[in-house]
Amino acid sequence: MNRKATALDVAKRAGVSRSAVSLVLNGRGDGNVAKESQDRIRQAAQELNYSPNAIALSLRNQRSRVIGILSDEVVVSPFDGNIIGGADDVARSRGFVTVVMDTERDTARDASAIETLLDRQVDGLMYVTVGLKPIEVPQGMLRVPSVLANCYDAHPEPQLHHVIPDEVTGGREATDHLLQMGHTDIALLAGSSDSPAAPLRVQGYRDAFATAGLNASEGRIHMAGWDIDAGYHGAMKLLDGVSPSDRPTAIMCANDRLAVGVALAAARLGLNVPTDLSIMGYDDETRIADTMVPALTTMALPLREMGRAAMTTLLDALEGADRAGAETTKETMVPCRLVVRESTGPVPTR
Amino acid sequence: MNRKATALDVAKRAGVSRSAVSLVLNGRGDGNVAKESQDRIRQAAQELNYSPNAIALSLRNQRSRVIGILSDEVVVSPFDGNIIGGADDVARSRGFVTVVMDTERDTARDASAIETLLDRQVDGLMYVTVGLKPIEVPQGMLRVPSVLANCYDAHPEPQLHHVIPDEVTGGREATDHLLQMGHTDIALLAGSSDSPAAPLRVQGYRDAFATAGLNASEGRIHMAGWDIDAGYHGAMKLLDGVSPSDRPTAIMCANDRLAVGVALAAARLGLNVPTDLSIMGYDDETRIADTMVPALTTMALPLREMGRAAMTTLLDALEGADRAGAETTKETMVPCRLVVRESTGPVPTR
DNA sequence: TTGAAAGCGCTACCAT
DNA sequence: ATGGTAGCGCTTTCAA
Repeated sequence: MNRKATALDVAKRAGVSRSAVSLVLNGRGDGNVAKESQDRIRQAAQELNYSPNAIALSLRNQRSRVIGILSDEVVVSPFDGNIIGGADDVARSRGFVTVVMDTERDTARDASAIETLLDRQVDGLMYVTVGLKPIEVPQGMLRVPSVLANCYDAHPEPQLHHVIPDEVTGGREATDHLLQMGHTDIALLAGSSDSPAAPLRVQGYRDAFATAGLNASEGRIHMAGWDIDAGYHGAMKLLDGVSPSDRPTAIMCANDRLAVGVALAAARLGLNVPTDLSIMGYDDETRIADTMVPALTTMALPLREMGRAAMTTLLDALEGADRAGAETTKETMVPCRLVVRESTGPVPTR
Repeated sequence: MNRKATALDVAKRAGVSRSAVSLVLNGRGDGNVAKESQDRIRQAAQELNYSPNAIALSLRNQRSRVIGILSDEVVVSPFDGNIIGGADDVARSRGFVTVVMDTERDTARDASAIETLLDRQVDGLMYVTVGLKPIEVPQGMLRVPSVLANCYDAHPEPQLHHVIPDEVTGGREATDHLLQMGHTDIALLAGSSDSPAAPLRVQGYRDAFATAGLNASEGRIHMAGWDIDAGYHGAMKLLDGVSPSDRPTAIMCANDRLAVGVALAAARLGLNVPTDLSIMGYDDETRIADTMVPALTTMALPLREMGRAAMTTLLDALEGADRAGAETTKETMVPCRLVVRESTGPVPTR
C-alpha cells in the first residue's frame, strides 16, 4: 500500500530531469536525450517498477484511452456477454481499455452512469443491451463519439451508429434449412412481440416460404414467449393428441430455451428428435444449444462479431476525427450463422 | 462535443473565486461564503450543468471513489452476474462507483488489468469468478484494499478476505429436503472434481445421510460433469432398463443444467416428475430453474448476497482504515437457500 | 468573507 | 542535449 514511483523518482534515480524521463519513456528520446542517459532512465524505471499515473495523464492530455461501456443488463443477465468480449478484444488490440457499468435495466440510471463515465474522461461510449431493442439515447452520449450495440435509436432521426444482427435473414435461413430437408409444415414458436427481434424473425420465416413458392400457414405462427415453459406448452398444444398427419414435422423456435421446452414435450410424448420431429433453435446459447440431447441445430447470434464491429466503428471515428465526415452509414447489420447439429433431420416419410 | 463547464466557469458566472465555488459545492459554504454568493454559485452551477471533473478530483485527492472489479469471465459467461450486481448495489449506496474488467479466463491478463485499474487510482479491488475456485492472487491486489468473491487465495497463508457460498451446508440441506420427503435412495450427479464446489456438495450429501442415521451409498455418487448432456446420460444410466425397485427415487444434481438433462431423460423414459422421480437442482439459475417443466426445486446460490457482502467488507476496510486491525476474520460464508418448486415430491409408494 | 497560491503527476514548450 | 516551467481542474491553506 506504499505509494507508487513517479516520474520524478525515476528522474532522481537516473540523475536527470523529469522531462528527460518523459521523453525517453514515450519513445521521443532519440535526438533529444543522450544515449547513455536513456539507458539509465530506462533502467531506473524498470527498477522502480514505474508506470505512469493514468489519472495525471488523462488530466494532462484530455484523453484517457478508455472506452466506457454501458450495459442495460448484459453483465448481470446470462445473455449476450460476448458482445462485450468482442468489443474488448478490439479495444485492447488498439491500445484502449474498456470499463463496464451495468444499470440492471434501470434506465433512470443511464444518465448518471454516463455522467460518471464522462467525468472520468472516457474517450468514447458504447451502449449495449441484452436482446435487440430500441432505446432512448441518453443525452450525454452525444458529447463523445458513441456507438450502439444490439440496440438502436428509437428516434426518427438517429444520431448514432448502431450494430445489430440481421434477424430477417437469420429467420429466413433457419427456415430454409428446414425447407431444404423437405419440411413444409413448420410451426414457429415466435417469442413475443415485446422484442423487435420476434417480428423480424417471423418476417424471415415468411420470406423463406415465399421464396420457395410455398404458403407459410399463418396459423402455425405462435407468439409464445421466450422461456422453457412457453416452449413446452406451445409444443404440447401443437403435438399432444394430434394425429401424426396433422402434426407439424418441424418446430422452429425463436430461441434455444423454447427449443429445450419443445424437446422436453417431444420426449414426454414419445416423439423422437429428429426422426419424428425436427427442432430448430435460435441464439446458439452457450452450454445450452451445444449440450442439449440431441444437440440443437440453431441460428447463432453473432455476438462477438457485433461487439467487434461496434468497437471498430467507434475507434475509427475516434482516431480518424481529422478526416471528417468519413462516416456516412449509420447501421451495421451482422449476419447470423446457421449451426447444424442433431436436432434437425429430413422430414419423416409417412 | 463541446467542453464541459469547469469550476472556473462557474466562478466567473457567479462573480466569485474558484475557491468559493469549491467550498459551496462541497457543503462547506456556511460560515465561509456569504449566503447570497452561495445562491449565485449554486445557480450558476445549475445553469452551466456543472459537475466536477472526476479526473482532476482523483489527482488532487489521491482517491477516486471507484472500485475496480476484476472478473475472470463473469461478464462474458452466462453465470454469476448477480455477484457483480450485488457488489454494485452496495457500492452505489455508499457513494462509490464500480468499473468492471473481464479477462475472459486469461489469467495472464490479470496483472495488466490490475495495473490499469491501479494506474487509474481505484480505491479498492474485487476479484470475482464464475464458480467457486482457488486463485493465485495477483500481486497488485495487495497494493490497495481488496477482496475476493466466489474465489479464495490458493496459498497457505491467505492475505485477502474472501466471500464464498457455504456449499457443504447447501449440499446437506438439499439432501435433507429429499430425506424429509421419505427418499432414501438418492443418486447424486456431482459435477466434476475440477471445481472445489463438487466435493463440498458431496460432503454435505454425506453429512445429511450421517445425521439421519442412514448410510449414503457411495455407489450412488457419480462425477458427471456440469452440462445437460452429462445429466441426461447420467440419468439414463441410473434409470434406463432398471427395474423400478432398483431405481433411485430421487436424483440430486450439482447444478440446474444437469437437472434439465435428468428431466429430459425421465421424460423419454415415461417417468413422471415428481411422482415417479424427484429431481433436485442446484444454483437456481435464472430462467432455467424457474421456467423448467416442472419448475425445479433447487438450492439457490446466494450470488447477490455474496456480492453485497464482499463489497461491504471492502468498503468497511476502506473507510475504517483509521480504526485499524478491526478486520480479523478472513472468510465470509454465505448460506445457500432452498427453493422448493415442483420437481420434488414424496417418495413413491411401491 | 474572499481571493491568491500551491500542488496532485504528467507532458510540451521554452530557454539554456 | 538538458532542465525549468506552465498548466490540465480541482481543493485546501493562508493572507488580506
